[in-house]
Amino acid sequence: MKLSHSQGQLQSQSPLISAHIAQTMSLLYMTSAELLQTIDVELSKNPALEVIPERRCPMCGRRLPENGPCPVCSQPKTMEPDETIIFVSPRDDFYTYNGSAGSSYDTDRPEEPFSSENLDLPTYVLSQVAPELEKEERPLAAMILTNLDEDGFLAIEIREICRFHHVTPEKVETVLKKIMRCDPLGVAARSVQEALLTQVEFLSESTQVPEFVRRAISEEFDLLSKHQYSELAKKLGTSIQKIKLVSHYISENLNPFPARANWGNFRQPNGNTPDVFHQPDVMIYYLNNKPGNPLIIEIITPSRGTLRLSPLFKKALKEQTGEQQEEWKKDLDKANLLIKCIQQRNNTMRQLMEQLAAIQKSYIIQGDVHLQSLTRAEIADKLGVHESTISRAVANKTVQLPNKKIIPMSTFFDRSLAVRAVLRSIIENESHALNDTEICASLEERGINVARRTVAKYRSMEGILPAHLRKLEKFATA
DNA sequence: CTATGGCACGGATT
DNA sequence: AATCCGTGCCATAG
Repeated sequence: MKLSHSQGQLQSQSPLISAHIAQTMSLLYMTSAELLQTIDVELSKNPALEVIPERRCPMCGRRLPENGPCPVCSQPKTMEPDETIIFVSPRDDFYTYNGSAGSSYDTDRPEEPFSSENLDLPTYVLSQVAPELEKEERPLAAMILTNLDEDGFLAIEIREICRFHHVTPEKVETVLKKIMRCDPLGVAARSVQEALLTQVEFLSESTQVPEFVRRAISEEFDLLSKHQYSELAKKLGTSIQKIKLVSHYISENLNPFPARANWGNFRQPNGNTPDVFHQPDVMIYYLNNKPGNPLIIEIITPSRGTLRLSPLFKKALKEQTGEQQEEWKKDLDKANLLIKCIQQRNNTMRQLMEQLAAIQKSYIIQGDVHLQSLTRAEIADKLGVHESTISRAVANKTVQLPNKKIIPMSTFFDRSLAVRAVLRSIIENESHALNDTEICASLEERGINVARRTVAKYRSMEGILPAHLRKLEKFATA
């Protein structure tokens, strides 16, 4: 969609350069998943573009970049542990996880993000529910789990399961409920809405969920997904500010697409829920997944192989004449432009990640508390690009950290994350329920100066109850 | 009276 | 120019 917009400009008003800029900007703004779509569309209607099949590294099975050797295996053996390998990695397999039973990732790619448990999704889930299932429920569970789509949603109707196994819908629902409470929380839900609700349900058992979250999802999901906060506030009879908190909470703690995120992390005992998002645009992990090894940063550029101008098309172009040639020439230019723009996008993303990795390395390795304060403008300055370039490059993108959490890239610029992390630890270790003023003082001892009012805000962001309520909750039985 | 949440303002950031 | 964020002031609940 976005692309056709800039194409319009290309044809009419174009000095090529302005089209180039327009398209570069819009590409930069896209997430990897969106870019993949765009490329597919373009491939299907532009004969000048072609894909040459992927090449894989014989050592590690990783897809190779356009030219040159494998960015990981070709590194000298004597790398210092604090070095970082950073490269643009063309791949699309990552986005087409097939959840049906028996399928698995290529076995020659040991570092697949999802295979950390060496299980595929259905097996992984089944291993969790199995103990809770009655004998006659098992075939139902099996059928459900083998019919998940790539996002982890149930891809068949309940009645089909009923018909197949000759059972009542209630039976199926029961099993489904059990499954949805398994680790990618909300897996096998029938909609985003149902998945989110399941997660809220689960979280509210162990942690405090801000009010209106549940109602916003169950009653006004339309408005919520369209980010129509003012409207939403009106309908629920509350303020916009509250709704903002709600939306913040949802994006921080819930995951609309169960199967896309990291499994294995969601259930943590003390309500310390990791942020969960969908497919990452950048992956960061240790070489061979061994902590302490150099970091590897893969910037995912989606493609089903390497994109290039078709030599056959070029040849054919020369033999054409007149109008037809004009027509084809346009296609060729367009294709050429797209390729250039993608390269530029990759280049920008690489530079950006280089900076981020350098500055936020301790955050990446050691977690929230070590996040350095940083603004997009600073990065822009270092790279000598306009700040809006960085904004676009960061917007809507996600990064997978070595601990398998997937976070929005904007987290690298979050001014309050580190403080909130300290606040959390203060409250975890408190010996009596500290009120906001005391928390404020405690933070000050650690060299953090924030207003009492701000403490209250952070607290509610973290879904932590106020002191007088915590007193009851935490210390009641003691 | 104290602790907390709502609202609104201003400065920083995008 | 629009948005986000921290903060101060005030109302209110306990």
